[in-house]
Amino acid sequence: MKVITRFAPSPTGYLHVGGARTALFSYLYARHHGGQFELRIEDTDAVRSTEASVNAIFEGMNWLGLEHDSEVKYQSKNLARYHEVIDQLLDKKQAYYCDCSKERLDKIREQQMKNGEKPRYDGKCRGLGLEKSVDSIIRFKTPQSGEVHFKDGVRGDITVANAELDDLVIARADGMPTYNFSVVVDDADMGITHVIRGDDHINNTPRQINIYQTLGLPVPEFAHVPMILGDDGARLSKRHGAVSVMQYSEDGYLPEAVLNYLVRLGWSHGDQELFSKDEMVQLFDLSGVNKSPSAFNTTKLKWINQQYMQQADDLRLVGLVQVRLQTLGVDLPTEINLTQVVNMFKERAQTINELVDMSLFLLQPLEAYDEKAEKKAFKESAIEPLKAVMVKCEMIDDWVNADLHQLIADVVAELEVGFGKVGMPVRLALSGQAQGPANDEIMHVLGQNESITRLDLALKYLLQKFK
RNA sequence: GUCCCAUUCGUCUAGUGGCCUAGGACUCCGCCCUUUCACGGCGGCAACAGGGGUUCGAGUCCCCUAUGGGACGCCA
Repeated sequence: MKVITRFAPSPTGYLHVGGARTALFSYLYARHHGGQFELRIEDTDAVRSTEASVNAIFEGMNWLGLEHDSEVKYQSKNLARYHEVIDQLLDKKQAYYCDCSKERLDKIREQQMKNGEKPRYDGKCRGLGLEKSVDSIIRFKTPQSGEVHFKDGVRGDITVANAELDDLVIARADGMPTYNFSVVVDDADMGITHVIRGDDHINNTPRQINIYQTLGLPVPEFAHVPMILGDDGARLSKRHGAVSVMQYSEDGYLPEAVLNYLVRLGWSHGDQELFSKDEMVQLFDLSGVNKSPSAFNTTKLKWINQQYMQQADDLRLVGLVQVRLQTLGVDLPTEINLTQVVNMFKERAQTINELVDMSLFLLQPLEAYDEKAEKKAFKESAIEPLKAVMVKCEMIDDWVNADLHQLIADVVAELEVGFGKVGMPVRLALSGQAQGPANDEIMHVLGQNESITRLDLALKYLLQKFK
């Protein structure tokens, strides 16, 4: 049997990391079994669904590379089909009109809670044989006895007594079908064989199975993956910072790193931490999925991102850096070679944005020297080494091929001082910072003119200071 | 309140009855490499929620308790 899975978000916001991970698992399961992965937009709630959200979901899926196989299905465009099935149910007396007011419903719920019962519809209209009226809704006749059992792909056996369930609403007063009903019709119509979704749906599953069975439809396999918690162990929400997948794009993460982080959240394959997408497809299995929720840890995501940045193609990183520079409004000096810059920082930075921040001192004029570093490195004794390095720099004809490391070493030898006595002031003069890449690398990136300019500037600054 | 579910280092996790004096990864700390920082290498700290069973033997199976989560909508 061909495996067909789907991701079925409701377009009420951006694609968040929890949804993305569910989509990823669903995607991997399908690909692993050589099946299909589909996308369905659950927009039966006309009030909350927006087109912007639909686009945000596409954008996120696209960025992560979770491509679906068939055309996207919209529930809002499938209304006729739902009504067809609802009529079928009505004809067979497996569903009925109900005109109970919301006030009455609220009242019985309240009363039931007070009595220590599980709040549910009392079935008042079930046997009344009511006709359709202006504000009547349609309820599904849930079996009143027996139990529903299913074997969840990650949770194992789950059994719920039908007595715990009630007659759920399948069509609203305005005729719109509700989630628990439309999801069954669509999953069946689309031939979905494996429903992989968030475990907030676990309690809905028995209701849905009842609908499948009443309709005489084959029941798919279910797998409910646990949700994702924030760093603090609470349910992931906006206050945890980035929960939107695209926010990670803006923050300078690589999509394959986010994917890798997500797949390891709740799933593992022995001790392996890093997975290419192909490896994920090859190794993913529901049996490796954990039952308990996991907390999202940005620190580890950053580490993974760094691993991928170290491996990434330089040209690609250059492209991303350019985009970032553009959004920051930084103009690139013509003499700067971005590939060199990327090479210099790709092992130091954990994100593209960090890389750009770190390299800004190369791309823009120095505005100030780091205060602490200045106290340590810009002493009067720094004047001589700086001058010596500058003089040597001025004498170089072929800067690109010059051994600048040797140049500094020569100064160290000539002045008979420790490497730090020369290296630290030079670094500060060139970068304004106490730490960073090697001085010779910085000078190569900066070019001869700019290097000398910065050394000269520092020298003048020091001469002024110790006049 | 009722029902469903979960619980291994701070976090992500390995573990499917003996290989577990519980392994890996992130973080943190130390050492090495190094003109600084980072990368890298080596080492260290740190966990089976608690209590009862079952068994020759339990992190692994069962029960109870605690804690956490989810569901109980004319939301999905």
